[in-house]
Amino acid sequence: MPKQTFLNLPDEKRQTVVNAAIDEFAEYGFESASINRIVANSGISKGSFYQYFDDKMDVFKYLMDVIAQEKTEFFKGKHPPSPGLGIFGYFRWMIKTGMEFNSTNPKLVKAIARVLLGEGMYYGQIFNDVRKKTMDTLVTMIQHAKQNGEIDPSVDEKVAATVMDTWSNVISNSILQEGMQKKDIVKWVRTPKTQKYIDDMLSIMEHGLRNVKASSIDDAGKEE
Amino acid sequence: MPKQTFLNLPDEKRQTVVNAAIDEFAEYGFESASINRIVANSGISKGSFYQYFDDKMDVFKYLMDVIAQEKTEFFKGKHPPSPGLGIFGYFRWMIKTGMEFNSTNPKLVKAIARVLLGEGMYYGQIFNDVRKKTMDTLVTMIQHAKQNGEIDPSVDEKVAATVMDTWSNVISNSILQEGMQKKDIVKWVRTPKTQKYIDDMLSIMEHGLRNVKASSIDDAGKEE
DNA sequence: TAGTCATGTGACCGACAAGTCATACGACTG
DNA sequence: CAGTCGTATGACTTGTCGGTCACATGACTA
Repeated sequence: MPKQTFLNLPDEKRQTVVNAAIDEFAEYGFESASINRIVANSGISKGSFYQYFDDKMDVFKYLMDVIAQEKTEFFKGKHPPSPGLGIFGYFRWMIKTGMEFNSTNPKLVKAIARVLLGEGMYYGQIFNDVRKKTMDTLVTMIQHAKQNGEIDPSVDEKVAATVMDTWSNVISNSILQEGMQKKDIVKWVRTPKTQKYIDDMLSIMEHGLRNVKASSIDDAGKEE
Repeated sequence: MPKQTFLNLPDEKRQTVVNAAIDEFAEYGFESASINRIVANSGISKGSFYQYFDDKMDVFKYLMDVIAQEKTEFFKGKHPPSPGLGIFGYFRWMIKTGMEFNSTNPKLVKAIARVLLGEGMYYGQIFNDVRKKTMDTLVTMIQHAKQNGEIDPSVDEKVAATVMDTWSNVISNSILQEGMQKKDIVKWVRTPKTQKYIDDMLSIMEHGLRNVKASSIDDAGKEE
């Protein structure tokens, strides 16, 4: 947690520091991020930094808190689709709304994602909690969907959750990666082409790659 | 490329250096890997290291060469399944045979994967070639599979290739991650449970998550 | 024997890292 | 006025990094 000193700061200065930290993590990841560069780019002194935060991890955790809070705020103003759409409709809504959110602060999202999905995998406990939480949510969703007959009851719930989580990350990342090079990322995300890409990916997740119409004949009994 | 000096080394010494490098990359990734630690752990002097390799990237590229060569060698001794099994059968065989290979040198595979899938994403050109090559292979496979009516012709080929590549990585990684904690990884990979996990994942890739039998009724026309 | 050449060595260099601390400044307080 | 409290500062310590280089060793050669 950042110390009180930091929270007392005038908004503008605080934001400058936060922005410098975001830039640093987005560019270098966690391990290679340099506090020296952060203080240089935000125009504060080294001593001040250590009066604001304990260490590098402390700033990063603060950024995670910020994004979590902003996300909650953002999703509050949105209404989920009618429950009749089921898990796939809900998931699609989540991804698309999530992308709208990501567009509002793409660099921060990219920074967090880079650390969590990259180095985070090898950092043990610290980041695992986040991962576990989303996995648990997904498993619950899947259990409901199974009861509604929406998801094949024979697929393992944990496996399905992994699939959905992976999917979500792959989509977000690729969209963010490309979108950050556009002038107006919000507009670009809303583009029919981008929306179609999301739909295509989710459709594959839902129905698979196989061509059901043509393959049902020569398939039977052939696979091991 | 490592210099001749390194290739002239007695096998045992050379292997010691290679092993130290593998351990280092597997544990710390590329950016944070330390040449100082590598030389300390392999019992050679700093000067010797720089008589063997140009720099850190040079060692790493050498490891990539080693693994590429070993993999080619390994796959030479295996026969692919009959072409009648189609792309999904072939892909499954590839994954499973790949996992057999991975088990023969898990740490090296893990080290390479960690760098390629982690930092590699942000390193530009250098590692992109590898990625592009596998993507091209996949796209070609998919084009064939479309002609055979195996893959839904409406799905974008690039999207499908991304899906298969992602899948392959997710499966390999999760299996390797868990398998490395077992006493006998080769035996564990051949376990019915592990094999079932692979089959389950690939089956979802092929058929999707949706329960086709139950959902066809209440679905029609509801989705946006 | 003297010379040469491939190989090995680790002290040393400059760069940069994280983190500390004596000092300074200004606002408020008694 | 003196005192003190929150905040700001950057030189400094300690440590690691990648990389270099003058020198050592030992085998082979003329």
